[in-house]
Amino acid sequence: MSPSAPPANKARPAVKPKTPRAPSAATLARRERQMESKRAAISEAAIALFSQFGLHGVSIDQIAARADVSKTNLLYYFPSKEELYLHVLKQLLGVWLAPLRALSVEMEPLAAIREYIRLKLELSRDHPAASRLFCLEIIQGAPLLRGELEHELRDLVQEKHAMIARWVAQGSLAAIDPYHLIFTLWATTQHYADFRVQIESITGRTLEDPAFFQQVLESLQTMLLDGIRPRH
Amino acid sequence: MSPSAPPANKARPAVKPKTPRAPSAATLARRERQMESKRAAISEAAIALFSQFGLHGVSIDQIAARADVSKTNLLYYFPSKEELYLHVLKQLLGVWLAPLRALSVEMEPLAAIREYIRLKLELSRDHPAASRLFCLEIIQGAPLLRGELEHELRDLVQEKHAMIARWVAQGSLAAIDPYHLIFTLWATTQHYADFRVQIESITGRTLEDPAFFQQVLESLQTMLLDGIRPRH
DNA sequence: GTCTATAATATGATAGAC
DNA sequence: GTCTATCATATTATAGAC
Repeated sequence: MSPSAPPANKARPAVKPKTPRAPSAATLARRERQMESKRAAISEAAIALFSQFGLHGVSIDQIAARADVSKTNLLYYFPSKEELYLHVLKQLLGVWLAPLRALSVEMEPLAAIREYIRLKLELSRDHPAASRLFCLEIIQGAPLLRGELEHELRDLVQEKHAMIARWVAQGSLAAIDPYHLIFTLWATTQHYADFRVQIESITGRTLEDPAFFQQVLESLQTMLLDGIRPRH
Repeated sequence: MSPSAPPANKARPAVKPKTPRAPSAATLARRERQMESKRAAISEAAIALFSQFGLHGVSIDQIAARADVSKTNLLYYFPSKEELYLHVLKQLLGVWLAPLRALSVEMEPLAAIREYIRLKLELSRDHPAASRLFCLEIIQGAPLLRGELEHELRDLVQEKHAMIARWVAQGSLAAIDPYHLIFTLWATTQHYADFRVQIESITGRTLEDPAFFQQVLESLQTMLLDGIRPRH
């Protein structure tokens, strides 16, 4: 932590380096990094706990303990519990939407959707907490995310809807409703993150198991792509 | 409430029918019915609120207010908040599993699955709160339902898994993994209940709209059945 | 920036009169 | 069975020393 100091010690020794004057630029930069890393640690703890127990199911104290800071200290970095919740939620929305943004008109339709399923399933494997937190928020009526839903998400989906509709029109896809295709892709891929304990209770396996991941991926790709492949 | 009494009045008039002796059988039966209906009212309020805000997002007071009883009175009918939560959860598990139980080996495979999709989507339309409450519980790791998951649900799914596997073996279905077919059917149908606000933000419509319901039903049946129809 | 102390409140649950 | 206190506790957030 401080230069040439003994290993991090919560109860600081009485004698500490006196720097009552202007701190150097290097010191300021170090402090900045320290604060950022602390904010990140708090965010991470918050994601893990909020995603499992919801906003009201967790206390600031529990988050602080998990992030290894004091409750008061946490409130120094985030003004309130709700602000922290909102912070992590917004942070995750981008991640969650990335695969859809990447769905490009440049690719061959079936290949693009095949790839989308893979990306979304990887997200369910690598960021299950993000998926669950998002799911919790939506279930509760998205009181804090409604604005984003009705603008960013809506616009993005509308754009992709038009793209898929063109694919259908030109005969590259069967005559399906683009909205319901998108919802089906979301639902099936997220299910493996959100309902993880159920999946595990039934099959005894999770996406973290590479063989199971592959099996899920191929099953979804087969079922869903065969369902939208154009009929000749 | 009581026979030939003035309209329900919280502050009862000082003069009330004196029945200090043994109540008649009819009176007892009426009381019984009254208690049952009150329990039902509390359950209903609890489902509505728990399904939106989760166990910790709602206070006993709020549930009592919605059921139009006092907090103390609620605690007379249910010994604690957790017991009430557990009560509604178990009550809903049966409803939620009914369509899967009905999936019968008697029917022609594709028709049976087509019918299952309809039943499950009707459930999402008619009991969205049940679906959401169940989803909340699973997301949180099903602390109170884990037992049921690992026995009733597991056994039921295993039974249906075997049935679907036979269909595949005899060539009535494409070569898909029965587990992932079941998960896909669950995920897609429940999505319209659990993510209702998202669906509504994007499309402006819900399952309560009959035309939209029909459109969802046909889209799902088309996409999913085409994906599992045997290839010749 | 981090801490201790504490205010302010909400909430689950119980006791006891009627 | 229903009500009016009331207890006990948990929890968010702030004040102020260092």
